[in-house]
Amino acid sequence: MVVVPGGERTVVSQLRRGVLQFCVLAQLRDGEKYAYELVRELGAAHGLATSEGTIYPLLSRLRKLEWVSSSWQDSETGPPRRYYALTPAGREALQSFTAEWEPFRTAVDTLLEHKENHR
Amino acid sequence: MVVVPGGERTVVSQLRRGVLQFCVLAQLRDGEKYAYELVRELGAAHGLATSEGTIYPLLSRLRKLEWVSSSWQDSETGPPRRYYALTPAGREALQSFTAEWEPFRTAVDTLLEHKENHR
DNA sequence: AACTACTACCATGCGACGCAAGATACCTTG
DNA sequence: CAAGGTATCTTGCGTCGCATGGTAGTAGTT
Repeated sequence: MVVVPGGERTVVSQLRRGVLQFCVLAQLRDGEKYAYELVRELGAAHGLATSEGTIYPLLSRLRKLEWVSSSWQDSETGPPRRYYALTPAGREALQSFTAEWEPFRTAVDTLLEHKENHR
Repeated sequence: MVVVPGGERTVVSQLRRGVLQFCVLAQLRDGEKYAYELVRELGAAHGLATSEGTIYPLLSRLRKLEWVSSSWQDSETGPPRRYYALTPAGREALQSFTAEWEPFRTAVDTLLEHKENHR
């Protein structure tokens, strides 16, 4: 099988850059979740589907930033799970991202819109 | 002076990843432009401001992909300019990006929206 | 017990891209 | 001539999403 190192180089995978971590924070907004669960949920959102090779390093970064905290809990149906929860700092980060995302998205939308303003 | 190599590591600079090249294509949609001009125009759009160290490698990639063509033209007020124009392939790429961007943006927006659906 | 499969955790290595910094050269103004 | 704006381009670097592969617990089957 042909293997392409360096990850999938699609347009959408580039779009996820920088956005994904805040999507995860948003996922944790309403309660703690574990990594596998986050991956499954993102898989349902169009354009946000990712894999464990992405999510674990990402969560490790978020822990280091202290935007999330984590706690181990046993599962009755499988191996133990590490649950992640938003910290106050994480909540702030999410809020400030949202404030940056909106004008950015609008700027891109505006540029992409085809305007027929010829004279 | 303290120098931080690796570029500015802000949230927005990560957001520009993968988007910028298509913004440039969009800028060229209505006629040819030169690099310096593109940088100035992007500087006006919130969140899309970039620098020459970004734009020249980017344009070089677009040339290699044959999404743009270029031609030198003398300026009456300064050094000669390299003008860039969209190729048919570039126009297609822009269109297909737009088709990917819209659901992506919507997915992020949906996640970021705070929904008060408790019970 | 051995096996398969699913769940769930994690680490390694890599390529792509946006950026800072700096180099070169043209033109105009003082 | 020096200074400043215009306009081109190169080099080196850090970040992050991904493919790949490894470990271990639980459950069902043979």
